[in-house]
Amino acid sequence: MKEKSAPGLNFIESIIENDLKNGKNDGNVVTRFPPEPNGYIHIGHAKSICLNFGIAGKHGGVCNLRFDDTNPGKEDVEYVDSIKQDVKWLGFDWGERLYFASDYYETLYEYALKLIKKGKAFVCELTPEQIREYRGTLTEPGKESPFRERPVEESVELFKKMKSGDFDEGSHVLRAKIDMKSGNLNMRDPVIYRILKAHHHRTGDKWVIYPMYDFAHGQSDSIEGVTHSLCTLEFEDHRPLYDWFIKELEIFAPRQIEFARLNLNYTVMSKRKLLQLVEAGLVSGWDDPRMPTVSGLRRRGFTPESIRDFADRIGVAKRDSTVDIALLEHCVREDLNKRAKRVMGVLDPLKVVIENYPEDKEEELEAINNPEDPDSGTRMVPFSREIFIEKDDFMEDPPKKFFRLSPGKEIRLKHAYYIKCVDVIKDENTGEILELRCTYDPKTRGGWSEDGRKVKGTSHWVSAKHAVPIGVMIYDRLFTEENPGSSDKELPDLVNPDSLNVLNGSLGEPSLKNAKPGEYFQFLRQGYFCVDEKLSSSDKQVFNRTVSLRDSWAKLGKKRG
RNA sequence: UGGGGCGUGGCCAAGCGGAAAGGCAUCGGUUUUUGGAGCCGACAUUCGGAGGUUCGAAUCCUCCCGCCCCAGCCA
Repeated sequence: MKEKSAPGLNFIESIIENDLKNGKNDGNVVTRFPPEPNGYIHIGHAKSICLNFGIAGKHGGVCNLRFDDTNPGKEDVEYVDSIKQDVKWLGFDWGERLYFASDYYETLYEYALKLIKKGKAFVCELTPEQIREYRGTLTEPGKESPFRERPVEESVELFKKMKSGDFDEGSHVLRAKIDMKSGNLNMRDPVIYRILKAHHHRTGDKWVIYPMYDFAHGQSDSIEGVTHSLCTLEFEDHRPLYDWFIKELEIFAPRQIEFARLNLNYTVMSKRKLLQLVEAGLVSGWDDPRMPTVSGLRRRGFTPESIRDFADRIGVAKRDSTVDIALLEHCVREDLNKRAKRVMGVLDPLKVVIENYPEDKEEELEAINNPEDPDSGTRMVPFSREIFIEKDDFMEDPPKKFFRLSPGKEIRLKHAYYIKCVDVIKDENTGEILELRCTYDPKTRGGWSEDGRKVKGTSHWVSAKHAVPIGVMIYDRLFTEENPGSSDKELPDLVNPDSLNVLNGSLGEPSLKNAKPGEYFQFLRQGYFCVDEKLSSSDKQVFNRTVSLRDSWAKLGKKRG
């Protein structure tokens, strides 16, 4: 059915507003985020989290956090812990409503019994292979199991024996009795309980039979009173099954609404592939800053605000789509521009000696912390005769439109003085530029000139004797192909060999010594950085580059070829 | 040859019978002690295609084309 919507609402909100208007659920809105604890969550999950918690919040409802833990073999507390941490970090609060499908095992078992007694489920002794054969194909109907019409009492007995551990794994399953000829394969007498003699991370060894996801998810929603069950497109043809269970069980009926999952270019979103990256050592772990996992993004320096903003901007719809990673980058830049403290760090240092600056003179220059934030104040930065500037900020033989330093040219040192390059010292053999000799104009202290003389370029710098060595990690997209998920190549061959560039010779202004994890920085003219807690040590801070600044000079270079 | 979905600019996405919002990207200009940020402007005569209904269609109807999902005792 088509629902009218107010502008600015996505189609799901429109449906909910309509339900509210029609007085459904007594005006309540209950949603839930239902991860399986079998891996770390990624930005695609973040979309779902923002959607579910966002909608509940917007309509005066609540959102539960429920773990759909129905497959003990693949699940682990490590994952439930990381997921809880990530949801919290994203800024959402499930209050007291932390649930697990395993909380409902007893109820689900009773539900199954009810179905059997109604003649709507039966214990089947076909082998897994036989069940597959009997299922039919996409174009041919399936065949009914020979056990389908066995007496209700027999199924009840058998199911109880399954539960008490009398049978081996794979020997018996409980199946719903629906329609082997349905065009929807989910309705062809689906398995709803199987024997799994596995240790469960929460129920231990109490159970040897476990409900299938399809027999747990919808009922869990129902038990929790979830009014709107939001899930991804691939569950669209499971909906008739869920509705069937709800109807036969005569329990509260949530409304399921499906939306398209998030795809991002130059990365992968499938848990299987992310796991493969981790296990093959292609990345350092789930929280490698190149990973699209929430933990990876956090370590990379993304803010929760920027991720929520991103989720807002990509919208919610049913069409398969791939969002440009540039949008995510735009969201962090916008957020960090307002809040990141500006500091100076020289990634690839080139020594500069200011010949007319007194040998032992030192001075402290005032530097503004963030021009975008008037409340951020200033700090003092030491200056002396020998400094380092960025190697890229000098060219001996510059092309047109190069506004930086070159022989005879004058630039401004941010917060400091104008300097002019008077000599270039090179290695006699290699020709490599070792050092620049410059002069400064004492009348330009602070970076202003009284005579109104203009300089085109401004460079960042650090004082040689005051600078602190820092480690810098420069990241680039993890994959070389825009859509690695649909490539024929193997994952290892798709990984961008330049996705990680470790810089060891970088120097930072002294204040960086006290940089703390969780602080956001902008290294002037370069990008946004944060302290990597894992890589930093007491004697050397290591910074991750979250994202570069937009760079119109680099863009010109690309145009030039 | 079954069932379920989806097709609006390079990428997302509004639109719900009165005549193409917005964001990102891109390209100009302006401003600037970050070639950053900001500001201003440009960017679909057209909505997968073809017919039809209508005074009027991206919106309704018909047919066609394309893409995605489903044959786990995974979720």
